[in-house]
Amino acid sequence: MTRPLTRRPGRPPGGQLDVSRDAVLDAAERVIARDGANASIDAIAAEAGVTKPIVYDRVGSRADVATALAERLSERMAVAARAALDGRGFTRSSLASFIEANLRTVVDHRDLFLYVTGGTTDQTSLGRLVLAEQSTAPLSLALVSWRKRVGLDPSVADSWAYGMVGMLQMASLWVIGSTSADPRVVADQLAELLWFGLVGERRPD
Amino acid sequence: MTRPLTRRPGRPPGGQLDVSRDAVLDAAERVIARDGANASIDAIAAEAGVTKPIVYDRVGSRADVATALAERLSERMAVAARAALDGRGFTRSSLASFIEANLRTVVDHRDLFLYVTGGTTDQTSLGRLVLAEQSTAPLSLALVSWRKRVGLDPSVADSWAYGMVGMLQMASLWVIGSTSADPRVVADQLAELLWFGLVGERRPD
DNA sequence: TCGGGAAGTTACCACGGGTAAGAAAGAGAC
DNA sequence: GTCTCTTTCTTACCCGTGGTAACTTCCCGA
Repeated sequence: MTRPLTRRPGRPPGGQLDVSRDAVLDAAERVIARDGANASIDAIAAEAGVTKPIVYDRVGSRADVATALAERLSERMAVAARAALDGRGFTRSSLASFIEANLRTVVDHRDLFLYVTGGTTDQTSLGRLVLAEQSTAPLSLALVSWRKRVGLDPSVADSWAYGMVGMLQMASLWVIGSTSADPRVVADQLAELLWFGLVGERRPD
Repeated sequence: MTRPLTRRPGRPPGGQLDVSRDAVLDAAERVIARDGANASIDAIAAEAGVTKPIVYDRVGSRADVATALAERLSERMAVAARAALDGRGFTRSSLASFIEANLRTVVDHRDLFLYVTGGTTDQTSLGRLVLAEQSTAPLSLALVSWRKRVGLDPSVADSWAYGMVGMLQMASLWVIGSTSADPRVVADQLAELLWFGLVGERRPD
């Protein structure tokens, strides 16, 4: 809303509008961070200083916006996870750090996470699976190569990847909504479960 | 839509309308099963043979409808799980049966699951957490009593319960949307992960 | 100088959740 | 038996949101 209120229709002067796809997505993130997960396309357009059809031209439908933001969020989660691991091997401790990094990233982008995972009913499954598959695909690959290396059946990779991502998403949702759930503790406990299993004996890594 | 098309306003003759809350919810389930997860309140009302305000009187808002249906679905999942376990002890095999029963119940109620988990953005977290907490609460209790019995720290119960439920929900979503994912196989693989952990050695139960 | 395409804006439509206002039926009072 | 008041339901509406059509202006090239 930086523009004058009274405008006449038609193409405005000044050459092509300097609003890129990324600028629209930046605006979307700002609106979501400021006003919460129920952000409308109108609000995003206003924040970007453009009108609604521009958003549709630069990004696409609301589902496309959510998908693009899901890509951003999952990329950020991957970056945080890599930083947390920092070349450490695959141990129980590094697994906990990985989970904690993911949880903290979601906490830091609370409403973005809710926007991305909480699509309209139309494409609900799609909305959640987009964020999921951004994470499951590399995770599945990593699982396959690791299982092959240690001589175990790699066919479990897909199930495990989806399962672990689902576990992370639900834990994120819980941590977001609960005051008593501490990301560090939750991450440690989930790592315990994933590493040793329900009945596995605890042993130092 | 069993009623005549031309009606005049006002209270219709014949005493109080014989439409219970459960009847409305039954209608909602029929509409969802027939037309998919994007079912409107109008459609539900029409299916129940009433008008929209009746739905609001008997059940409540759309979020309330979703919550009520989530209770039904989780109850059905619990029944299926109990039947699958059938008094067996807590073993890897029974865990796989438990998971498979859950997956099959979701597959059998595909659109109901999507309707329940895919609330409007407003109350998204709530929508998913409702179904989740119906399952996490008893699961958490079971985990606490079991961990105490075998002399392990019971404080992990909440994290584990949310994690496992999230794992189940994501796996359900995946199984629903994928043609290649077989509930039996997926359940077995997830049980493997939960029972032995990522690095646990496989051993017969 | 003058089309014609490019680029945006306004205005609109459809639809869904939710509610207010009003109309008929029924129950009770006199 | 009639009159009024309450209950119970319907119609009709409001509002916000996603998505698009129509139209208006600018600019570039002939």
